[in-house]
Amino acid sequence: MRTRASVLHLDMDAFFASVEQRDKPSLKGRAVIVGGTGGRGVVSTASYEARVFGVHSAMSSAQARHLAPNAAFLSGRFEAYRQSSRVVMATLRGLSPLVEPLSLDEAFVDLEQADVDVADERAVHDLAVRLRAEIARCTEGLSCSVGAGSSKFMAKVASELAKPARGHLDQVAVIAPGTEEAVIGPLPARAIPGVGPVAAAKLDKLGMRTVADVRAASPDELIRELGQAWGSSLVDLSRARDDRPVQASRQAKSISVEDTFEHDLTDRDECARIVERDAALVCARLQRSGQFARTVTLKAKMADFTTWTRSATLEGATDAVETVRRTARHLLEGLDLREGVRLLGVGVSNFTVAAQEELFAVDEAGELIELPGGGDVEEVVGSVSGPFGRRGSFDEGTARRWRPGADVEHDEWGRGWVWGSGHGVVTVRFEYRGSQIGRVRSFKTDDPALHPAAPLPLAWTLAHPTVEGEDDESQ
DNA sequence: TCTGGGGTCCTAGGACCC
DNA sequence: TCTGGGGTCCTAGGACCC
Repeated sequence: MRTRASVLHLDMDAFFASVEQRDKPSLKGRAVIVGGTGGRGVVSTASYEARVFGVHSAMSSAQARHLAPNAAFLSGRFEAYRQSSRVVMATLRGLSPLVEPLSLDEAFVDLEQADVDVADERAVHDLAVRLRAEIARCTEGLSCSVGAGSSKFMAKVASELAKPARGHLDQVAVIAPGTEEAVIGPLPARAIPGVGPVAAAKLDKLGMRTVADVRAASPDELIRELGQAWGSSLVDLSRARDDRPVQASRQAKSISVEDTFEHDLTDRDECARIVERDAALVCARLQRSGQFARTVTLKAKMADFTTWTRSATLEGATDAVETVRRTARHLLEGLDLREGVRLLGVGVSNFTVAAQEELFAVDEAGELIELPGGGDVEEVVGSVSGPFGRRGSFDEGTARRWRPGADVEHDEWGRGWVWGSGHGVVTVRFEYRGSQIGRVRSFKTDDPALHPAAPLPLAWTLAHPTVEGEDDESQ
């Protein structure tokens, strides 16, 4: 284990909600909830103003609405989040070449290769303070918490301690090497990476609630209760022994698309259409990634919440829609629909960089030609409705185009965002990042003067155009 | 107020081969 | 005729993470 504060962890504060507040002046200081807005949606991120009401991520949106009825509920603008994330990651790469993104809003940085004396705790602290200022500047106002310590575990604990309302006024925390065990001892066992609800419940049954309790337990007991691999790593982590290296982002190992329906499905033809559409969506992403997959997986979540998966591994790797679609449909035949499915999804994995020869033939001239069944994804059709409003009079096309929070542009009124829509009407607030709080106006959903728009670019983004293919596929 | 979507990793069992 | 052990690949399910 390192004896210096050489790992840094950065965590954006209420990331999605903060991007919305930044880009929508009327939402500054207000409760904002980003997540699924349908009947079966869950909260992705709640702003700090919304957290006051007890709203938190992973909670059902229905419950969040109950707790904070006056909050703004937005369905999310991932293009805007990716844009700000790119700026954050680029800033981190300016610190050190070794950056490990964990998601759009979190990353580890190896400071051993940074221009800072990692033996000097104060110097690391000051670097983190400057980093926060730089990120606020180039994201045009987003804030983050930064932690540093002698391992990934410690850096992450530190950034958690640095969160607003935890006492560190500058939102930076460095866990001094040598103090690790004392710092983590009082934390709940859930603070240990890999301890989730199930493991925490098991530990609780054994009378272990804090990290110190786990540390005091006999290794034999932990291994007996949690298995060999798990038990022993738990012993190490509870003693703050963690030598996991910071690793640059790795290649994705699977690609999948899934959706949850407003009502459980029992109709096989309807399921087949959804599976075919998902297969096409997955293939489009697979083709964009330049990879080929050998394994196709169909996933279903049943009405009772149990998951069912079936997979098939092909002789050769493919990125052909027809192959993936046929395989997924075949797997669907094994699914019992009688009790109803709430979710269906298609995934591909087992990647190779080249297709297998059986998919190709060589013509007389020696040229490689693709056999029937290959080919690009044709237009991903809208004949099948998405996860929302598959029954009743709800217009799914309208819901997709005018989702709450979406960027729009009106020929006469300019740039704004969708405040809400329904019954053939869409309401727009005409404001944008840096503008005054805007006015609200309503239009018919088919008003030809109203168009979906791309997020307003950041100054940084304009100065650093994206290189083709540089964008990762995460989240 | 019922519980998303995108992933990763681990385990356990069976088939198959040497 | 009965009996091994190890390694690899595949499948299904589940915990966990953000």
